[in-house]
Amino acid sequence: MSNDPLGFCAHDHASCMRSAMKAAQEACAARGVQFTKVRQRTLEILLESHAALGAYDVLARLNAEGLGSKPPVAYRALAFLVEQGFVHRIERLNAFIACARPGADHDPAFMICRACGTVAEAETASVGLKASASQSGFQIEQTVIEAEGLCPTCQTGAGT
Amino acid sequence: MSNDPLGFCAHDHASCMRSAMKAAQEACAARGVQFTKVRQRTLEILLESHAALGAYDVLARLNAEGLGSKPPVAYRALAFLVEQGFVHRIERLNAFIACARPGADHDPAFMICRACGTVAEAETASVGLKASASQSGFQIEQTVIEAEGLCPTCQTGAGT
DNA sequence: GTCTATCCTGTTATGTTATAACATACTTTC
DNA sequence: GAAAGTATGTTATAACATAACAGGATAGAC
Repeated sequence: MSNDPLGFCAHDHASCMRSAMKAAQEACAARGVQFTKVRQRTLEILLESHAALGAYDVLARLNAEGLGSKPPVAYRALAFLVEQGFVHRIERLNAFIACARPGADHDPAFMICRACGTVAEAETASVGLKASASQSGFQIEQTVIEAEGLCPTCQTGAGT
Repeated sequence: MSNDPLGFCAHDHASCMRSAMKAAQEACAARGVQFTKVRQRTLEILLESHAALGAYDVLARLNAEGLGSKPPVAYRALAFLVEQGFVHRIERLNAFIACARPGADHDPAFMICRACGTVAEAETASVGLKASASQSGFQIEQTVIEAEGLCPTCQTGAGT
């Protein structure tokens, strides 16, 4: 069960959020980095859905709460959260999503529903990439694995 | 040999370009689509290196040759070439690269050297993605597989 | 060969995503 | 409470991308 991609599955989202915030809180304390108001709120905003949000969407939310109105505020908070592994950037969408498994160091893979925008995170079932790479002597530092398509719900005709 | 990623390997680049142009030419004829001057030149520009070029880089080159100076000209040509499978978009870089194996319908994977910018194309050694996806009922339409790191040359300290 | 439909290109204008650079404020340490 | 380091606020602009419409080339019908 622990390896199911979240996002396409019903789950207790409130507890999902709470535990993610707690994990982030503790990780920051352990690492001696500041989990400031803007950073907390940015993470909460992303945790509220399993969809990816653009930096400017996040910024609009922050701004509505008086937490910053200029792009660098959002980009800095997002960069921090990505650095700490609490958030992933979805290259395909130029957008950000809360990590479904914070704490675990991992190479995530994403499934992006083009109809409803839901993004599910899975483990990189580590790709033949590694093999191809080492074969040619390439030293991988970071991977981007994103699949776009239709989630189970949207396949049934619910997708517009 | 035919499965080695190009880009990190020495090869006869002139013949590499010529055969790619010929393949594109023929594919367009076969499909009844027009391989116009702008499209040809755009593909040639991308074929000149195994690095990815931004749309505005391509545009600058086109403009220098009097082939169009406004963004839509470049974006349209690039969109056409991507549609026809002659060019791939590298999401990580917001940039474009000529396909190393035009003609073959494929899910490419890329290795991006962060030092020298060279991008090598490999086959998607078709990923555990497919497995994860079908397990959760997700229907994949398109994949983005990009690894960033250091190419063999740049690992040896040659990379600036 | 010329008409017509289609496709391609040119251009204006604007939208979206992202960062450099500098000023100010907070927090931690001593 | 002063110094050092870290975070935020703000201005300005860079980089990437597309909508919408006008004009020109091309290809197929006749």
